[in-house]
Amino acid sequence: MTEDLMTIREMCETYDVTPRTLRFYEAKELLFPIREGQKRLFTKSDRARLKLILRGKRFGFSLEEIRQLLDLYHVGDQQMTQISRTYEIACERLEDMEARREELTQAIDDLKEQLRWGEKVIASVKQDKKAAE
Amino acid sequence: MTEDLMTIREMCETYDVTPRTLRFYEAKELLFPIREGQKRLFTKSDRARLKLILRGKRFGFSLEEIRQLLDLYHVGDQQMTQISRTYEIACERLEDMEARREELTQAIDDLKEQLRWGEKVIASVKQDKKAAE
DNA sequence: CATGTAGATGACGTTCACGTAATGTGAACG
DNA sequence: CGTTCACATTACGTGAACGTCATCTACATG
Repeated sequence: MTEDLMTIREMCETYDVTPRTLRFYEAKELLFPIREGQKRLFTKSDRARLKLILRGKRFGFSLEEIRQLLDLYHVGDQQMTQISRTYEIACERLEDMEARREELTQAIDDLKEQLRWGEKVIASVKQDKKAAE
Repeated sequence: MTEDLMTIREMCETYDVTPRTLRFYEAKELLFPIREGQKRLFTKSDRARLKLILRGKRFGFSLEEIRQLLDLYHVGDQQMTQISRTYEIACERLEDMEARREELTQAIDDLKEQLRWGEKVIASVKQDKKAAE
């Protein structure tokens, strides 16, 4: 068993973050490690949340936005008042993300076209070189 | 014709940014408006670059990363030395972006599943209410 | 017991991406 | 001709997201 609990150092090595970062996320109420005396112990839930935090960051979400998203993913953690309101917000978020993917797809296509153009240029440069020899 | 040149104010309204932002981007060498006396005039190229800047930001790229990407998109603007090197970098970037899209797709699927779960909860809550009446 | 070693707690520093005055300037308008 | 715009520059301010440093505990180890 992984003991289901990890020290701050283990977390840092596993997810490649600094202790400062984990304490910062706790202060911002993104993580809720339990305390054994002074020390923090990170649960499975904390690890799931951290993965989502890091993922969110890669897509340019602010920590505050991520905190709200986390609340959506972990409704079960709290009382389920206003679930349907939460549900609506989640639907909107989903639309955001699908729009983002659309845009990203567009960007990828653009870049691919640019690359095809680049290939042609490279080819013609090689051609010129050959002709010049 | 749109005259192909836009004032800073027109740019701001078109792309919903502040003058400060455009000047900042110029200082960071992301944009290169031409000068008529003191005033900046933004070209078609500047507008294309700005669109890419705003898009990049939405995906969590830093301005410095975006600057490098812009250099890839606008090879034609400069001399074409080291085109093949540029081509390689662009290929790597493309892989980055496709990986990002994969991740985003995964996130979307996760959220969708969460939503289906939420629907079930809502349905059962409604059921409980009905039973309690 | 001295000495690490791992972690905790402030508190201040830093970088990025702009915001926000304060001040200046050239063209246009009444 | 004074004033109002629209734009410019210079410089300092700001919030987010940590980094860094000093200091303090608790525990293990030779």
